[in-house]
Amino acid sequence: MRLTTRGRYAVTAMLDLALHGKAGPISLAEISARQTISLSYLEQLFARLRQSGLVTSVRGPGGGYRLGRPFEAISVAEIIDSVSESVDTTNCKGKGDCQAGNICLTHHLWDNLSHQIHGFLSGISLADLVAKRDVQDVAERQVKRVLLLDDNVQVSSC
Amino acid sequence: MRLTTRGRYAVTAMLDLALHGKAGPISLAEISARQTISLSYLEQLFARLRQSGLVTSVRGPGGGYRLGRPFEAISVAEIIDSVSESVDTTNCKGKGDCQAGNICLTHHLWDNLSHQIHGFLSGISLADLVAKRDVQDVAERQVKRVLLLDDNVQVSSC
DNA sequence: ATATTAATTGACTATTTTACTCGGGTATTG
DNA sequence: CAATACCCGAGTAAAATAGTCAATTAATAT
Repeated sequence: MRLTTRGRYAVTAMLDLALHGKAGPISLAEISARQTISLSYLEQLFARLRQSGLVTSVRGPGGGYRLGRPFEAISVAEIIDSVSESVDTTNCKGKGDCQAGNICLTHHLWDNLSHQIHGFLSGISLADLVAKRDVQDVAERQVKRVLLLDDNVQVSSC
Repeated sequence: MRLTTRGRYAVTAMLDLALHGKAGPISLAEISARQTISLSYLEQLFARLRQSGLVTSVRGPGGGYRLGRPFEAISVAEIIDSVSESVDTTNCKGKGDCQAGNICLTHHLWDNLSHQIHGFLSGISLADLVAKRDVQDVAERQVKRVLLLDDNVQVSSC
């Protein structure tokens, strides 16, 4: 999971779609104008989003993009994952043959951390973002799903 | 808040420090060898970490780096923030003069999301990462501090 | 039918960031 | 004083980002 401006653009564009696309499909030109994101750049992003099924396309005049699912069912994590490459966080390229046959902890560590963030963003949907209500007062439960580490804690060079 | 390999390197190095630095200061050469991170690159990262007070340095033979605080008091968020630039997520460069005097929502949106992630990673300390115990079974409360959005929801081009 | 709209595809490019290297310092210990 | 190890700045190859440009295809409206 990566967290860059690329993902931010995608989330912003998808939110625009969620807000304005109730009636019919909306074109990238509209989104481009509203969000001041380059049209060609949007095209690249939406190519990915379409492949992931997060949006569907309608060609021709009056066409554009539609959300592929109800906006409660689209998470921020999915959007970000869709437009950004997944990185290989291991040095041993997933082989786990780094230190005397033991798979390295370094990898597990970040992998777990990454999963935490991913799980967190999976819990936030487009619907949540659209929701008007100020839920600041709502009881906010602080997360702390503690990371699962191996018993044999030892940071090895993977 | 950015999430790249740069931050991963920093967290890994700090974890190494937390694990092996109980007795005395440990040198970057040691960390470099254990984690297979380039020495010069570590120097750059630790320059930042030192400026942030996350580590203290001891010069001369037998010297190296020490954690600046007890490891329960050092969060993953701090480490990542320390080594990565903070990005300006606004198009209007923080002026908020984008749409008829109204500050744009696009900015607020990502800003809030970013705060969520930040708050989440602030809750994870080096001590948590070091902890051996498999706490998988511990009741894991799923987070959902819903985002605080303005009443006037409208994605403007900021 | 034809013109227009708008998605679709691919190739190409400038800028920035990442992940380093290299070379010289400076402080501290034995 | 010599070895160690932090400190600092400049430079650099490769990758990712954030685009541009041009051409094609499909659907709709006239």
